[in-house]
Amino acid sequence: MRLTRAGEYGIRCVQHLARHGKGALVSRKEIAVRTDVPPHFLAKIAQQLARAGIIEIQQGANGGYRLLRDPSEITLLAVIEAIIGGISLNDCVGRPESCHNSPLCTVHRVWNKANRQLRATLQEADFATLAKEDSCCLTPCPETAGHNGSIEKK
Amino acid sequence: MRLTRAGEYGIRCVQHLARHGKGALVSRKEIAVRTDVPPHFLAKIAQQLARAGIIEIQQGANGGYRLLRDPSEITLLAVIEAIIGGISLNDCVGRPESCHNSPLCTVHRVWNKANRQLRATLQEADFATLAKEDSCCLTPCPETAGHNGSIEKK
DNA sequence: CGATATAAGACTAAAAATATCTCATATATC
DNA sequence: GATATATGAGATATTTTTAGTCTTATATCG
Ligand code: SF4
Ligand code: SF4
Repeated sequence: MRLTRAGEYGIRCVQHLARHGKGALVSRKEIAVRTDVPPHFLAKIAQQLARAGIIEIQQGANGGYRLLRDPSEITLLAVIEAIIGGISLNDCVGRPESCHNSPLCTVHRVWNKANRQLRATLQEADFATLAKEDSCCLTPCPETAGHNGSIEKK
Repeated sequence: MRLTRAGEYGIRCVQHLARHGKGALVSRKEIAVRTDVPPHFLAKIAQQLARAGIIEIQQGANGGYRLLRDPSEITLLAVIEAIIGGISLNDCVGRPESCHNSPLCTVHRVWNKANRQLRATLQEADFATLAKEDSCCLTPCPETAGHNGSIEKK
């Protein structure tokens, strides 16, 4: 009944990328350091995000990751499900056939309802909105600065 | 992000007991067979339910388990949390100190909200209501019969 | 080409879930 | 009270999942 570490890391990764905006290239190393995720682990997670069409991976020297969509178009739900697969609070939610009683089971219906609610809540949260208030970035991020009270640029 | 087997089994156990009503003694073996739970595993789960004050265990010959409260007073949430501990969708929900960023983190707030909703939904579901419509019992249960279309008793 | 950075998947280690076993304890019945 | 029966409680074993690392291959820059 908890998010896996990979899922949490995936969110941090997208959140960090979102601070740089759509299309900006950020190296794996920078993301790993800033979000406190083991670099090799991040690589695996990034692959899943890429397969889901959320980020693009650029190989080679000076490579890195970039967001393919605008932060406002990316929801928490999309990121989580890209990494841990479909959310289902109980086995019988995702695979009703796993319990032959599911067609009759009233508990099953409660789980279905709870699952729908959970997904809805996670879908409401997009990364543009999340970034507005503050961020999940674990250490201050110079590139994105300017939110330290005074606007210095220009 | 899923209910453990133990949690699911605990729910089945309470649901079966609920069909017999508050205070009725049902043997561990019967519950195990009817709900398709390994008997020894059920024993461990029952201990947790007993510690939580949901059931009472009677030892000795012709022993078994009985509900301490009325089914209408027992919620899904209570049973689940008795067995798998407090529900928390992400580590930082249950233990905010596990991530030093939680006071600032907007994602954290989404998790908190989702967690509250989930708990609320599970708390709304009590076993009296759940039993009204149909049941989770995996095999027909003679003692509780009478819902097979015709009323035969008397 | 050579240096750098990621790809992709194999591999390992650790943790958690699931189930079982053993010995102890309580109760009914004789 | 003795015996049979049924559960208590914790230890143990097995399996599955999670978390993290490592190795070899590939892409890009200069
Ligand atoms: S008994 Fe009901 S809640 Fe439990 S697994 Fe089967 S369908 Fe789902
Ligand atoms: S970064 Fe935010 S969501 Fe992630 S663990 Fe920390 S507080 Fe929770």
